[in-house]
Amino acid sequence: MSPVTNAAIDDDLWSAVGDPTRRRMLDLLLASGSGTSTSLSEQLPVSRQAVAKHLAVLERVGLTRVTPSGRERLYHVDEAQLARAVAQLSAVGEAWDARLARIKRIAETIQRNKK
Amino acid sequence: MSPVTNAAIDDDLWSAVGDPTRRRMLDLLLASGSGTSTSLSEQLPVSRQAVAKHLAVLERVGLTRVTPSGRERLYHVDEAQLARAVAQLSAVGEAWDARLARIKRIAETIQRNKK
DNA sequence: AGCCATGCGCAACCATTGGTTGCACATCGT
DNA sequence: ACGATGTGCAACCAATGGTTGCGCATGGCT
Repeated sequence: MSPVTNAAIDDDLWSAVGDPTRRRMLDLLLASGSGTSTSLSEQLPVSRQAVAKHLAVLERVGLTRVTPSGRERLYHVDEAQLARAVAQLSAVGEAWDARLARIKRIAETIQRNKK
Repeated sequence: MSPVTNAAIDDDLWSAVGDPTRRRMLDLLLASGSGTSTSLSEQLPVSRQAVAKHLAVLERVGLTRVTPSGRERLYHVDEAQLARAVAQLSAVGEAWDARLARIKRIAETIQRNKK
């Protein structure tokens, strides 16, 4: 079954979602449907510029898309891509779970054998 | 249900597991049971010192523990803590899934109403 | 016993990244 | 027309993931 993690393939998605600030931004965007760098920064402990950089990262990996509207730039989550990211997380989690289960099973076998 | 992610509480665990090299190190440790900075670096594209730093990070958050044996320092995964980390990942994934499902449901409702 | 090889830690250094502040520019509302 | 608001750009800073080089301790082999 190939290496446990999907290796280099989606490190970009992982590292995008790996940052706590970006995770919270995604939460906020999911909760309110959309937001701008300014509106998000008001709900976060970081500056508008920091938020803007994060939005650039999220956009680069396709997790968000932007709709310029007047002088505002309205961001919203790309649901399909987020679903993909969730799948990645699940995959890694399940792989580790499987490893842990296997280890446990082996440990029990040893236990049994040395009876 | 509190904010979607578990907020600041376990950012440490997340960021430990967020690094691709560290994820692969965990994979390797799970696969072979244990390893040293040297043995791991041989199976990774980074130097022994880089691996050593990562091991320090993993040890700090409790994901690995170390057993000095002669001149070697043998690391192995702390299964309980890794299970905790997996739970974190699942939690975030499930929360996002729920959000996405809710969005979809709302979208369908709107669709239905404007019949 | 003595010696060389092996495994590790420490320090200096570099690039990237997440954060800041300050400023310039565009757009919207009165 | 003008001020307030929303963005973008640039300079700068600290932390982090990476490197190389060196010194030290321990273990195995003659």
